[in-house]
Amino acid sequence: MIGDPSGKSEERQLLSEETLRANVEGMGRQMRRLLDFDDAERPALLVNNYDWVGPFGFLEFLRDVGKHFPVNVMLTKDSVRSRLERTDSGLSYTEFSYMLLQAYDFAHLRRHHDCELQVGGSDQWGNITAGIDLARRLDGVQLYGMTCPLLTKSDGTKMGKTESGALWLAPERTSPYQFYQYWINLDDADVGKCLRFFTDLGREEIESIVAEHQLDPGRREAQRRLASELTRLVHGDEGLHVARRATEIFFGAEIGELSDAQLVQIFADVPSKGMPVDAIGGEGLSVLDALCAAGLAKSKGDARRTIEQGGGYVNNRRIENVEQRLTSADLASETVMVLRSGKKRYALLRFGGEHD
RNA sequence: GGGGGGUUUCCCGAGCGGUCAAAGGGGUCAGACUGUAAAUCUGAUGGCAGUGCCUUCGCAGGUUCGAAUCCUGCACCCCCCA
Repeated sequence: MIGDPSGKSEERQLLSEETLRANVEGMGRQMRRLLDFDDAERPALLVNNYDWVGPFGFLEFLRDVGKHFPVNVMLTKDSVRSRLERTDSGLSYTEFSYMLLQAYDFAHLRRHHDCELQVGGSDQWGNITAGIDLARRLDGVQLYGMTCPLLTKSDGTKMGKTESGALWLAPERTSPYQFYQYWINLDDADVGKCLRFFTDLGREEIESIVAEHQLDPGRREAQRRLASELTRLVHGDEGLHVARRATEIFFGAEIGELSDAQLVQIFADVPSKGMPVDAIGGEGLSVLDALCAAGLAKSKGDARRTIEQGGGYVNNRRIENVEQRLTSADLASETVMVLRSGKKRYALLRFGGEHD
């Protein structure tokens, strides 16, 4: 409900209690893939600090926790200072206090769960050390922190930003295919770093992958390996399988000799849309409408522009004419048509069956 | 409470009352080159229709033949003083 001021250039938006509950549950679902919550000895634990901070009275908090925080120290923390130095945005007391909450959380977790190490991105350094200080003052114990550098791409921009938004772990937001494609497309310069950061591969193996990649970067073996490892980690073998199959269909052999059986399997994983079958009967469907419906264009004007510049494709054949209409002759398989914008943005249109 | 500054199209940021759908940059999209890479170059970038129409410049009114540009009120943000 209260956010960390670090990194943000503006006061962050506060979320409602329900939204947060939902977010916490969502995180739990994703963490379950990566951590073992059922281990008999030391199961992973997901806790919500609302459970202990929520009931904490304001006065008690000020008395028991707040008094241990010298304001002059707080002011020197990067997260605070950077915000105060900006002239176009301020820092509310709420955000300023965030550090106290996170620090207290650490102390609380130590008391109740013997938690002694807090890890996080390097932007959390200030908050983590605040927690270490607090626990020492409060309980006389020594806690530890560990941070890792924030991951940025070689061009300085943040990782995980794709053309069409952010990269999500949740399959509903970023399908395994899209997730896989993100890593396949990664800059050469960033592959090694990502292999080290995100995979469990050993150092020698990574080094040999990178070395081989440098010999023949065009094969993008490093990217393939990275994409495979990560897709399996996040979406499991099944997700990886679908992602690969979709990739093979689109970037592999000719499109045209496909069957519904092949396409329908990947249908849900690729941006797609179902349409009534009579859309391609008679006159046929305008290519402009088709691109819009498939989500490859924001508007008809956008679709027109794409096609006029040579970026529109049906079944991997360039659309030459904006006036062109699509009929059943343009289907790639029994019911599915493969549309593409640019070199690598694919979408499917399925005719008949359910539509939306 | 007092004083000052601000709110422009995805973002930043220009913008003489008409020639402003609005400079410039970023981003994004597309093309060329390649390797589904980077860099570079080119084009595009409100909507619908193709030399026209419609909706945009915090919100609501007003002045004007005509406003993003002037006036009034409101909202929000920032800074300084108390």
